Order: sequence, then structure tokens, then C-alpha cells
Amino acid sequence: MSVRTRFAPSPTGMLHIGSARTALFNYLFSRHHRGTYLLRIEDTDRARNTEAAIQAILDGLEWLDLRPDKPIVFQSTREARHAEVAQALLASGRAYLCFCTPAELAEMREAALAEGRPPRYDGRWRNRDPAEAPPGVAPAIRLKAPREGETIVHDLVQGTVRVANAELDDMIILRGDGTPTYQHAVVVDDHDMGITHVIRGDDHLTNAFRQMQIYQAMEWEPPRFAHIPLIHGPDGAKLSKRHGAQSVVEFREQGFLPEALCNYLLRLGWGHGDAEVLSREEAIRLFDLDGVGRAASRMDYAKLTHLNAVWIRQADDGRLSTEVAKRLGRNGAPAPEVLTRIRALMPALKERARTLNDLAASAAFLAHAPALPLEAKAQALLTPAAREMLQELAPALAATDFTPPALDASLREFAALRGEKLGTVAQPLRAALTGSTSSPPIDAVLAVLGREEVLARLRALA
RNA sequence: GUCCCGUUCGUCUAGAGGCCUAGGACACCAGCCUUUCACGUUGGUAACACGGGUUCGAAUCCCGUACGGGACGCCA
Repeated sequence: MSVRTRFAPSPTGMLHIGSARTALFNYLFSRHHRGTYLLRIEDTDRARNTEAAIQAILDGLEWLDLRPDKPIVFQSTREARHAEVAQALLASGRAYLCFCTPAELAEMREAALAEGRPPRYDGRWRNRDPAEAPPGVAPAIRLKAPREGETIVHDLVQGTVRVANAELDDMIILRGDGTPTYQHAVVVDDHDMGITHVIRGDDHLTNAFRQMQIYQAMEWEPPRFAHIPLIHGPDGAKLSKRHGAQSVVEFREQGFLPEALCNYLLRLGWGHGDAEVLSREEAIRLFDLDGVGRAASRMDYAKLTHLNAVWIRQADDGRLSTEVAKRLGRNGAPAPEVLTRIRALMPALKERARTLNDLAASAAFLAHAPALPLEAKAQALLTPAAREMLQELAPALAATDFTPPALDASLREFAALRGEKLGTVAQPLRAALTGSTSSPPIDAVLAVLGREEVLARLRALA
């Protein structure tokens, strides 16, 4: 049977970084085995689901290039089927009606906790005649779970995990209002969709036991499970706002490339020898569940940033220029000649950037009119003497061919004539032209700016 | 509280009983390169949680302890 995986987020917020990794693993696993990767939106909790959240998930997956192979399945559209299966279980005696009220259940839970017992349903309606039902209570359907023995999950990541059935209670599969609970809907959908491998966060590990019981009650063959460890913040605690970005759109806004994020997420909790920088193709070729670790891993923004720099250096110059223009163009699109300059200097610019935002900042000087803002360090470099020197340099530059080699030669000659080191000339010049003390090589900057612009900027300084 | 899972440099990991004097990557430190900043490059600091077994031999297998995480809803 060919592999079929699914990513099944509930649309209650943004696409979280942990969810993104789950999607990635599902995608990679299915691709590696030449299978199919599906998306199911678990939107059965109407009160919490929003259209915006669904869109956010879709946008995030789109950006990460993790689009499903087939149309999206919305769980909410399958409620009739969920109810049908629950009724079948009821009819076959594998489930029963429970007339407990929410208040009654809450009481049961509190009492158990107070006595130090685990909070579980006591099975009071398991063998009770529905004829004894109190009036006005819409019954829920509970699975008649086995009381003895144990339930075993052969997890592809966690290994064989077993739990005594006495630890599990009779879970509700269909609510009093006829809607399915999560555990039930997941099982029915995964079965109907022909899912062969359920890859998800290990916060679902204990759910696997409950779900296994439903598979057994329906006599369905369960899928293989793979519970991957969670991602924690740098301090080992659950990832939260104070740790920084957690939704994929935030990473996008901070100037990360999707391939860098995917690369980082892949290496978080998975390893293959010394492989660090992996393209999508390589990831598909190498990825398998046996390389997934069992321990939670911590988010390391520094390493993500490093990987982003690596991917920026490898990225297409045209694409990067477009991203930079987008960022520089917040107050109107950059002029055509500015775009040309950005594109021309991109090979040198991308060598120095760690994020697209860095890249845009480092290209900003290309867009400014002659009088550009000076950083403090640049300001300090432009002493009266330096300014004077630049005015003397101007005629020399004016007479130079504006190609990097010629400019380089010209600068060296100018410096030599004055008995100065090249840096003594280049640094003030850089400050004057870029407003900064760091930039691509000065000859490249000069060539890209062009004679006219260079002279204009030097004049503006006089 | 109960059940389940985990623990190799600060972080991500390699490691399937001898290849381990524990490897790589990020970060950090020092040097080189250099017109700046980066890139690159050379070197360095840094880990098998602890305690018992098993074995000729254990980071690797077993048990316990500690610490961390997860799950215990008519949420998903």
C-alpha cells in the first residue's frame, strides 16, 4: 500500500512553527516514499475556529511550499459520517449512551482529584438501562472501552508504548448535541481518507491509545503512528511569545527565507550524519522517520539566522532584489535606476546579509538622493580633513573609467600619491557614499552608483 | 496526584558494545585573509545527568534516582 500522510491542524490561530514542522515531516515522509500528502482542517470546534485562522494556515503552507496533493478536507463537513460511525458502535454494543450532565461530570472529576485519584469517568452508565435516563438530558455516546489488558501503540519514533486499559476511561465519541469529539472524528477521518501514517506532535501520544481503542472497536486497521517531539523555547519551556517569533508569518516578516526555515525545522529533531544545509530535494531523498529523535528540542534563533544567511547567499539575485525592493518600497516603489543598482550590487550585498531585512537596510543607500543620512561612525570618519581629501579625490574619480578594476587602480594611485594607505582614502569615501562604515567593496559601490551620482554625493558633502 | 515520554558540548545533533583521545554544525574566543563589513580559512574552549549492574570491554544493554517534558475536557 502506498504511503498516505496528512497534516491536520485546528484553525485556532496562526500557523505555529511546531505545526509547520509537523507539516514538513508529513510532506517529506510522503515524498520520500512516493506517497500522497493531504491536508485536513480540524474545524469541529465552531466557537474557536475562524476563517482568518484557516487562511493563515493556508498562507503559511503556501509560503513554505507545503501545499497538499489533493483538495483540503474540512472536518466539519463530515459530521454526518462521524455520527453514523458512532451510531454503528452503539448498535453493535461497543458504545453506550451516557446521561450524565456536564455538572455531574465536573463533580466527579473534582471528587477524584480531591481524593488524589486520576480524574476519570466512572462508567456509571456503562451497563445502565437508558430507560432510567433523567428527563431533559441529551445523551452523549461513550465508547465501551476494554477494562482489562492493555492498549499498545507501536510508534515509529517512540517505540512500543503500552498503557493499562484500567488507566483509560470510556471516552465520549459523540456529544449530546450530536457532534463528534476530536478523538472520534480523527479516527473516522484518518480511516476514510486512507491515511497510512499519522505523523504528529508527541503531545498526541496519549491520544493514540484512545484512538487505538476506536480502531479496535470498529475492527479497522489502524495507521502507523509517529509522534515527533515538541519544539521548546531556548530555555526549555514551552515555546511562547516571550521567546520571540513563533508563527511562520512572523519569520517571513523578519526576513527569513522559507527554504531556510524549512532547513532549520528539518534539522531540529532530525539528523542524518553531518548533513546541515539541505535543499528540498536532498531532504526528500534523505528524510525518514528513523532519523527523528525522541527528545524535545529547543528553538535556536542564532542557528536559524545562520542558515538563513547561507540560503540568502545561494538565492537568485533577481528574487532577492525583488524582496529588497518590496521592503524599500514601503513609501512608494523605488525608481527604476535604483532597482538597477540593487540588482547590480546584489552579488556583493547578499554576501553580507543574514536576513532579507538586513539586505534591504544595506541596500538603502542606493536609493537615497545625494544627501543621505550618516551613521554616527560614518559621521565621525568624515572629519574636515577627510572631507577636504574627498574633494581632491573627486576630480580624479571624474577622470576615471567607472569599472571596478579602473576605480580600484585609481583609488590606489590617489592614496599612493598622498603617501596614505588605501583604507585612509576608502573609509571616508565609503562613509560619504553609503552613510555607513561597512558596505560591499568600495570599487563595486562606485561602479554601481555611477560617476554622476558619486560626484553629486561628494559635492553634497563639501 | 496518576499515566506516558525523554536526558551526548550553551544549542541542534553524529554515535546501533570495541572505529570514541566522543565527530559535525551554530554560538563563543584567538589568528590569518582584507579598503570596511561580511565570506572564507586555521586553531581553541566545551558534553555522554547521577548511581548501580551485565560484559574482557558501555555514550551505546538492564535497573534505580534526579531533573525535564507531555497527557489526563461533551477543546483540538
